[in-house]
Amino acid sequence: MAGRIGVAERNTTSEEMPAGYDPGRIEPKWRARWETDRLYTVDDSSPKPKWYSLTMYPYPSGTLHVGHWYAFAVPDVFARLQRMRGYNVLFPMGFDAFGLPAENAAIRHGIHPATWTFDNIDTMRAQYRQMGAMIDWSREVVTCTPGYYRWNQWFFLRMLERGLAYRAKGAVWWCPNDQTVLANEQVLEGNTCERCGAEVFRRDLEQWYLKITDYAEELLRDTETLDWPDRVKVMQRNWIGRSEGARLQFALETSEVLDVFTTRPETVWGATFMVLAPEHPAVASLTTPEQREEVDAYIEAASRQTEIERMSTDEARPKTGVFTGGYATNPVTDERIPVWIADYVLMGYGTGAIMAVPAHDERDFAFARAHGLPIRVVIQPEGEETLDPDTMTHAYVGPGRMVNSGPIDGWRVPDALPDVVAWIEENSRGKREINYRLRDWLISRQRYWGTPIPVIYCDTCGIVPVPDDQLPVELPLDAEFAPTGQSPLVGNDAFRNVTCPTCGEPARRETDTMDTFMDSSWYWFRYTSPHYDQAPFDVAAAAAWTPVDLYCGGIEHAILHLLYARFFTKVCRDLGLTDHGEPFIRLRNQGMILAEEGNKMSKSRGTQVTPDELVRTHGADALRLHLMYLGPWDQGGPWNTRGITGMERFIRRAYQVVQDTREADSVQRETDSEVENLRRLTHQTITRVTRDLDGFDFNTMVAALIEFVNALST
RNA sequence: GCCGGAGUGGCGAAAUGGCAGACGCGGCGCACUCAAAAUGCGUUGGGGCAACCCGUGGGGGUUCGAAUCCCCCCUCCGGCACCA
Repeated sequence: MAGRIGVAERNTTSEEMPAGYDPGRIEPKWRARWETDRLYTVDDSSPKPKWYSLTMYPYPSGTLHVGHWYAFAVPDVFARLQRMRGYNVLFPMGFDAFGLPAENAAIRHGIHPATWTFDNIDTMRAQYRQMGAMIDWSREVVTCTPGYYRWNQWFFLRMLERGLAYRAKGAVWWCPNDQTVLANEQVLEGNTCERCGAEVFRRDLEQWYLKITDYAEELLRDTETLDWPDRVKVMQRNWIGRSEGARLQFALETSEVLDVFTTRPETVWGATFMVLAPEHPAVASLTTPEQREEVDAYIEAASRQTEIERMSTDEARPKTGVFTGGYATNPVTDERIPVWIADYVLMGYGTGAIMAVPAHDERDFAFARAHGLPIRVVIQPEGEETLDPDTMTHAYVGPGRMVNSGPIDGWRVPDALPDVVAWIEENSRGKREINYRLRDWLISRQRYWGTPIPVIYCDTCGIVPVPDDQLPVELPLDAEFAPTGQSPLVGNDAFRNVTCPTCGEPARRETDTMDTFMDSSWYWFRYTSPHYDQAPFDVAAAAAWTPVDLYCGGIEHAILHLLYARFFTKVCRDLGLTDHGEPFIRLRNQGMILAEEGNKMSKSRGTQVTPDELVRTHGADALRLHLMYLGPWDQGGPWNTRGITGMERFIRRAYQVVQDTREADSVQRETDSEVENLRRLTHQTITRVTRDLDGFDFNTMVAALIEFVNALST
């Protein structure tokens, strides 16, 4: 049993082992060999079980930095593990190539967005190849090509047929800098644009929406089945924002009816006034001539101040508002109650109107106190002093017995809540309702570099979908794309002026383009049959590969992309294109690699670290190991150039161990106990490496290998 | 304010109830060199000549035993934030 373990047999290989470790020679040699051998071209007909390992495709912004390597080279290690375990592994790559930065670069440098984009892709593709990852480049997907985006249009038309795409007028977020509307998901804290940081504001525009709210319940429920980081699931649940309650009707003296949503329907006997959002459509007709001036001034101030007020996180922000002069009737007490407007009521949630129950809601309490409105207690905490509206300093939000509430007096809440709702429904005062914070997805963009929305406006036929056989509606390359507030395609007559597909009369083409999140909402399906031209993807190929087994990417997509992708998958299922409703079984987020001084890497400040030079000086393998070794992968952290030499030393030592063994006398004897110890260590290392890789603990996995090599080389 | 996550050597970190600091960077010493770099070998939590003592944000508790579990507090990071 004497002799070196495992590696000794390699002595018989005829190939000459070079003198020292030289990554500059080894890496290009093997990359070329892998390519000629098509080692990483995935075979669809393989009998092996499949493993779909996906990493979020990059935006072609210019050149790669080490953050891109962190995102791609590390998951590549896991993909390789699965390959070694006998899986047929798909690890594809593409570019998320439509979007605003291309247009901005075009405007700044006077270069066409297409040129800028494809040049960047060429550069980045070459950089990616240095990684030595097992990417199957034959499946590359580039979303700004007609062969890809025509299927965005196809999806849009299918949704239009099913009522999942619709056009509506409403207050939408507008970015004055990017000159386009934004989805709710793209508006950040303080009402700033997700892309450029400019302050955004509301505009009334007619836009295209996708009805993601139809899937709200399912999107919420299915988070429970996902192997995703908890914080991502929590963020999605909060975003969807489900609340159970009831919808109640309050008759107005204008003979209109005002709907409110409430999570506390039992407190309706304590509703002493109502509050509408300043933008609420009923405000105009409700307002009496005497109050008109004050109301108009408040509405004006509210629309102007929204951004500033939003940013003030002051909890004790004063509850401003004005009386409209109008009255409503409380549906259970039949009392006449005043209707106010206030900016603490948001048009974007519920119905944009509330019944105010000051005794049992902190905000309503503050408002009532500020404006001298009546407070009526309807829940009395048990075993405590009787609540007195005149001396209360806070709303009472706890449990208790109903008082001053007619037929439900004495009921104990919240236990009796279901009975209260039943009473309300039986007596036709309202009905049970579940409300979501999630809004429909606004997809219209008044920009050039995106997928044209495939509809035509005809004076006689109305909105006419472009027939499938006329797809793709190609984005003309000769457009004037400088932003004007209208879609750049408005001025492109050749594009815009068409004949109606239905009646043949002159008509106008839609000139808005789609949100680029459309592109990324189904791209992983496309990788399974990237050249297929009968449908977005070959259903059989998709069935063989999807759902994605492991999806890696940044936490910044926790709600936007990941929610849209889940929505699209459910739509694909309902269209019969796939049989599952969740696209990504397992999700892992990498942390962010910061610049060496701890701030975000920035091209303009010159703190961006490019992999090319590091590959030249230390080799791709040392760089990959170093990225794995920086710390826990989901944590990220500041880049550290010095540490890479340690990984280089490690590789050299490993290389030396193998070389020494080759050169040593194959019958070199060692004591049985030494061999025994090495064998034990070998198996312990296998166990550690396997466990750590499965847990995505790449840093400790590398440590185990270093210890092993250290033991072998002493 | 609410919901998460974290706090350990000079630095990145490891250890999830059983010898704290594995592994790496950096430092120090030695070898090689005229010399330096690179490389290799050794050493490296703090204090002490030593035996030994101290040490995982702070305070308390559970336990034979706590970085790890429980309670209170402090700090940092992330998310949400007038959601009716």
